[in-house]
Amino acid sequence: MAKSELTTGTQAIDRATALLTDVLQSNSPQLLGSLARTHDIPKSTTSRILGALERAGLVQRDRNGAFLAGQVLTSFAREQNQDSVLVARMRTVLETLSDRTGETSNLAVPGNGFINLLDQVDGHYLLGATNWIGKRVPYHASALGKILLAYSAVTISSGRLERLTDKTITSRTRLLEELEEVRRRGFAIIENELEEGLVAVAAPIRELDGRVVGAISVSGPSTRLSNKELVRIGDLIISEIDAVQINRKKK
Amino acid sequence: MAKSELTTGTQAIDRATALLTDVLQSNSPQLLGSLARTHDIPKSTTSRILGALERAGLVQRDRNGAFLAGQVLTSFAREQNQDSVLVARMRTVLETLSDRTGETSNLAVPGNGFINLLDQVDGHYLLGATNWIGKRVPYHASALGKILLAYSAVTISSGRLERLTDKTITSRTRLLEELEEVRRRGFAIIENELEEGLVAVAAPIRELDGRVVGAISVSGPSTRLSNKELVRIGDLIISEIDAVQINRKKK
DNA sequence: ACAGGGGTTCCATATAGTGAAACAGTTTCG
DNA sequence: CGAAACTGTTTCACTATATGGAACCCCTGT
Repeated sequence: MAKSELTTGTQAIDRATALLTDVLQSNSPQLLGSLARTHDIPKSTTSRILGALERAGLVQRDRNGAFLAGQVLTSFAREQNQDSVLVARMRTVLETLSDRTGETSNLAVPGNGFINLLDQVDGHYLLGATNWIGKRVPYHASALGKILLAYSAVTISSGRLERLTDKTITSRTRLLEELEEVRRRGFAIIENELEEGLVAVAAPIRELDGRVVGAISVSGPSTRLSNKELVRIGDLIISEIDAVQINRKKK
Repeated sequence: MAKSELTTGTQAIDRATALLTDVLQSNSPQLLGSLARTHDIPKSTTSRILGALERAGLVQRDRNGAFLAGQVLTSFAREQNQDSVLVARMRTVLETLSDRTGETSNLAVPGNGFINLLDQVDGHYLLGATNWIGKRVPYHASALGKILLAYSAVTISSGRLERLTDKTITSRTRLLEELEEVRRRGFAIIENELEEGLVAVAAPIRELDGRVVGAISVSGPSTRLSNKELVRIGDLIISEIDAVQINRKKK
């Protein structure tokens, strides 16, 4: 039309996607007329496009006729973030890690004030981490939590940093330094910060776009896991997570 | 073309939405060729359409060039399910309920083995529920939990039903009957099943498509809340939730 | 070097999308 | 009330726009 610069060959689809994106990104339902106006598309055309999107279940109308995300997208959203998807995807990683190290491995995601432990695979040692699932583990004193903090999956809580052992990091500036170190290394380590004698190492789980959505850790007694050992395991966790990412390398 | 029956006037968009839906609903990334084949669209056209969707950020490619949900949709998914959205949307309901009843009201969503309490507004009585947020409340012994079970927001755990008081429902068949009753009434009640002297009533929060995603409860001491009173409050919760749903009634 | 697999670009063609205008409901307000 | 001012939908003549076969450009494996 008037403003065409380079022929895209997809005017209709471009308009449809623009409308759809708008509907998804605004938090309040959008009226057809308003959409038509902001996108500079005639009402008739807008009506036809939105009708098609509605038929496809990508948008739906509320009682006022205003548009919001449709069935297909809300159930997609549900699936996506359901923790079970992450658990399923990472199960083999936990199993491999526990198998290779003999220690307990855990999967966690951001939770409300505390990390949310979703899954655990125990190692073969008799002395090891007990069942953590459901436990209220604070961010600043766990390897998993440090990962989630370091990569901004959560923001540091405003309250006081609770002291759990005499090694626990309770100074905010000290914690920020530690997080910087975590980002530099790519994994996080705790030694006696959560509980005397307990050490752990954790690495991030990333989405395709780089966003960190969770973390995986291996933990055990300090008598078995030296710092050197933890570093080695840190790299192992990273490579194991990478191995199951959606996109495989060449060969 | 050949098979046209009724002229829709949106061939391009229909094709685009079909491809998009397919990409979203399959769990493994889809290759262009495969999509072209299953949808019976020439490769060239498929390429153009997917290119447009990619430009819009609705799909993206992994290292192999296979298509999966794009930026726009994953961040939409993220926003959608973030508990904070639900908390924000329901805050006024909790406030109204606590104001009208004088009792404590709570918001919960499904959690791992236990209900996940997200928000709480206290009533004006001195004797009342303490802070529940973070507490590990089981499904079968709470009003909130019964709602989540009754409307299949979670499935009944496989383990034993823990006895918390002598009123707690510990028989599976008895629980199923109770859930049937909950669905019939539209709200759930507990009386002394979680803790002696504690009673509560809860109702479901639904998405536009009817799916139950959470529940809201009002709870207090049995000495103040008769069964009759609980029923009245049950209806109140339902109407208050309804009042803030995205789609307002006419006037 | 080549066969076979991905995907993209070209371009003549006519189909499919377009939008002004007319139509059909609501709500508002004088 | 009835007219005015909103909504959104339907129609239809027109041509701009999407179409798809063929050519083309990677790769990777043999």
